[in-house]
Amino acid sequence: MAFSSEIIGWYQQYKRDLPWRHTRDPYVIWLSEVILQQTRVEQGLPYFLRFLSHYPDVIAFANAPEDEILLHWQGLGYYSRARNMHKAAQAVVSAYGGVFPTRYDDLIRLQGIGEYTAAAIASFAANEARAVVDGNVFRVLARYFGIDEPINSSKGKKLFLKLADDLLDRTHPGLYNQAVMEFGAMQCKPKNPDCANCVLRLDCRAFSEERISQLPVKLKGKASRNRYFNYFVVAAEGRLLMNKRGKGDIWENLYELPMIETPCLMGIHELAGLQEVVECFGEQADLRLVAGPVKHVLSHQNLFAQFIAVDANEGYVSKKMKWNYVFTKDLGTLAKPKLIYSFLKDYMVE
DNA sequence: CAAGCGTGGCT
DNA sequence: TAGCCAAGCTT
Repeated sequence: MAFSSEIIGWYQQYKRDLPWRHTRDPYVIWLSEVILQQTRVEQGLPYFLRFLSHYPDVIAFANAPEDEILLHWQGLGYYSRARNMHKAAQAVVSAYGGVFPTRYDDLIRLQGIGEYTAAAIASFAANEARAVVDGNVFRVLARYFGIDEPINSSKGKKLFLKLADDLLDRTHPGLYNQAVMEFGAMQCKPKNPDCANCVLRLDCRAFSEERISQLPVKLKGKASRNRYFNYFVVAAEGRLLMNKRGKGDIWENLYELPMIETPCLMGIHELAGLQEVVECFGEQADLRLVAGPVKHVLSHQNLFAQFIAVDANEGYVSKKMKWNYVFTKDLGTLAKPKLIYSFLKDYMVE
């Protein structure tokens, strides 16, 4: 009890004034929570405001085309969040008549809402007694109780979920949940936490044992792999050839330039000899490197991208490919990965 | 259930 | 610099 009252006391004094803290509308809370998954407040904030103004309610969200939602999401990353939100919004309209649910058991069934997000919405919107366990909570609990069980092991997750539920202030679940997360984000930070001025200093196991920098423990994942993307700039009559990415890889349903992936970095000459390149652009195609290789880092992949202008003879481009010409003035309407829109931004002004 | 999924800021 | 990590979810 001392734990929750200390944290709530700290929160009421030091909490940030954030727009989603002024509402109990589950739709608005859902918007903020999904946007903030694996995302910093400063990065997510403009997207939250943008989505709220474009889609003031869940019905407007559900009725929007996916391409438009992805366009507004452009640059935020983890695009499955946007696609899942669209599905969830449509489910809310069909199953709940457009009234966004607030019960954990209803929320957890919606696409893109997992244990954390369901607990957050249910506790913030309806004060349901569900403990949130996010990265902040893992860190605060691991340090305060001196737990060295890895937070990303199955055993560790179970342990922390149980502990978080035991600690939940059942008289003010919403307030308490907000408070622990804010405490983790502002006070008990991953690097250089401000232990000297911490209200939990005296009872913090990690602090007294000088283990702050070692907790929480996290198992390392697999190393990133390298990939080599060769993008082709094929222009004709004010238009540019574009490709919509499919399922089963990064950037699903986003748009990019026509691309051929190679197992290693290749020079222009080497690329020109590739059977795939010949099939796409013809024997006589003239290739010219215009940018790259550029390194683009994803969470589990290092991309090395080259951008190659193609003068295909007599406009020859294989019809087998499902690429489409897009008027350059319309490129802004397509959701593109950062790698692509930052290249195009530079390329177009030249 | 371990692996896959973006981007940006910090050390 | 290269790695870590930030209000996680899905398969």
